[in-house]
Amino acid sequence: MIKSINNHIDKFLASLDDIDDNQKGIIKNKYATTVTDDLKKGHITSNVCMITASVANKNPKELAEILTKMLSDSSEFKTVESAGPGFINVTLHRADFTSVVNEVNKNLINYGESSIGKSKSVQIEFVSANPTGPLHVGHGRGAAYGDAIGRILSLSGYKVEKEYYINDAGRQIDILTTSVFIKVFKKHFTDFFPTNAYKGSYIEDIGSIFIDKNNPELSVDVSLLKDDLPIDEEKEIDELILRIKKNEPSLWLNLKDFALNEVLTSIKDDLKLFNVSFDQWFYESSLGDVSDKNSQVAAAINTLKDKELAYEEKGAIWLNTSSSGDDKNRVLIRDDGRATYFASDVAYHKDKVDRGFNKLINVWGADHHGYIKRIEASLDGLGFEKEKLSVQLVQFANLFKDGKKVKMSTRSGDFYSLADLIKDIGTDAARFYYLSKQADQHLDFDLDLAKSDTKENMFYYIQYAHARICSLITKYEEEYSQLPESAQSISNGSYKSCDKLIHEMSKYPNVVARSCSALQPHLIIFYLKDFAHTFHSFYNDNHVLTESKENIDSIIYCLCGAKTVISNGLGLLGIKAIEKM
RNA sequence: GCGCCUGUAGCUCAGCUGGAUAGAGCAACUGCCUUCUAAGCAGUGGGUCAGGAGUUCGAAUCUCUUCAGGCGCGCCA
Repeated sequence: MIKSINNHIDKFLASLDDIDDNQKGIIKNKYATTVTDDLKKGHITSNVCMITASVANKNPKELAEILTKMLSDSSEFKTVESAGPGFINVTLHRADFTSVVNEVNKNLINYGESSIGKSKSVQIEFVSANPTGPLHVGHGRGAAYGDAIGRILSLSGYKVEKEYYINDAGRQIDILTTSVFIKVFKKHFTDFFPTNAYKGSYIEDIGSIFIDKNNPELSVDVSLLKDDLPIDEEKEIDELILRIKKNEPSLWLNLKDFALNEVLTSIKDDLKLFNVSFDQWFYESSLGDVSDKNSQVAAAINTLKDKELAYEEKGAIWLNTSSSGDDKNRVLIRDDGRATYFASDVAYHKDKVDRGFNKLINVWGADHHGYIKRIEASLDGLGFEKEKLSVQLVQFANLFKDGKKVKMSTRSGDFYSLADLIKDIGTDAARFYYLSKQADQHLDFDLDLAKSDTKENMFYYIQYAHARICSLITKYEEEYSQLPESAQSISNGSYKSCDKLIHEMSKYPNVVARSCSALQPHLIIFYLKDFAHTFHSFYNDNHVLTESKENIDSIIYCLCGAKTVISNGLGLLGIKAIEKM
């Protein structure tokens, strides 16, 4: 029906001959015809007259009068009124208003879908945590967010590819390997453990499994490895890495692959538990080494050099990023010939664009925001439209348990992992609360609340509505065996208690669309909260199963739709609606 | 110092590309269970939308500025 009203609005705009086509284009882009926030204002509302007034410097109320008359004359709608500063409020004929119930019941899991994505391909890169240890709760928010926007974009007509970038090439992996190496040979190393090595218990676990499978032995004296290391923490670990690589080359490679694989497996397991899936796992190492002229890293840097954006200074290769607004230029290749993380990332983004995506979304921790300019500059330099890239920042979440802040990590290497969180409150509650606030803002995540059974716990409040509906439907099925296929007394207007619920239902597609264009899943959460409230209120005021058979049929048919809306909404967040509480 | 984010009820937060009397939960107070799940519903009180200026028919929303808080500014990843 919104489409029909917009058709009339098109004619209305066409009839205004003192406004030029350019202005009309602006108006068409800006105005909105939507479901009203409240039934008191009718069913559908449009602000087109106010937009027209501001663009063309006219009187909104006068325009509203004209449009009201046009819409009224069509007799397509029950009533049309101009209201407030110039809104057009349309009340639909009963059958049109209630038709959304049929629509929901017909489309089921597809209710809410749209084609705003126009089948464009979009790649979402998220989590991409260094494979040096298990995922912790800091990664959870990005995981929930990236996965949710993937689902929302898919439903909105985008072709979505979700990717995890594995930093398996840098120093961090060397430190991981070294840490495990020491644990494997802990008898030889006795108490020795470098300050900057990883200390979590998972390191020891990986070491134990490696011993079981390989029963390795050192071919050199351990003192050759650990004696006379530099005192500086950073230099100490770097020197140790070098010595192990040199003295135990095959063991090193073997152990490195093993450790990386173990950690990645644990990451994948956790993500699976968290109901997050990826289409691609991209290995940084596949970009090759800068020393190899045929590698992608070298190719990307050469391209930048050819364009005179990359240059040599103080023995290093720099990228001119400041010309694109960065604070200073950045190093691509260090003076010792090793590539920086940034160089790999430039090559990685070149690869992404070469794969032909229409749109790239990077989900990054908010602490990386200083990095955006840099990567944009490199895309610019490689001749790509930086508008294709959208970086979504995810702020840290502070977790509170027993009223106290949960420490993310400690020196000892112990931390509250994503797996711990899932064990504590479950995947669904965790995802829900991660997504309950705009991603780029600080989130205080109260674990006690997430487990509590009060109304304050929005998650259970919504689930409870779904469970109540399921319970009614089950009871109906026990009595009548077959679910109703229409809502007679609702569509003919003899039963109106569901009207508010129907009105809420009709808002859903627009919520999904907004959530899609803003990349904000939390909009769905707040919608569901309102929707659940509308249902609970209805449930209290109406005793469904003692109504007349005709009314019961209608209500149940309508509630099947309500159930679909809740489970679809939660589904977009990667959360399963529960049928019984 | 520079850059980004935030400031809405006592608390935690919504507020859709500027729009109709600024909303919800918690907390406080008052009602509602012999019938479908009370993890629920209905109601009352509570606001200088951090302060100031501007843009306009119209600002919590946009611009500027002040104040307060958070984060980022490596040849780390």
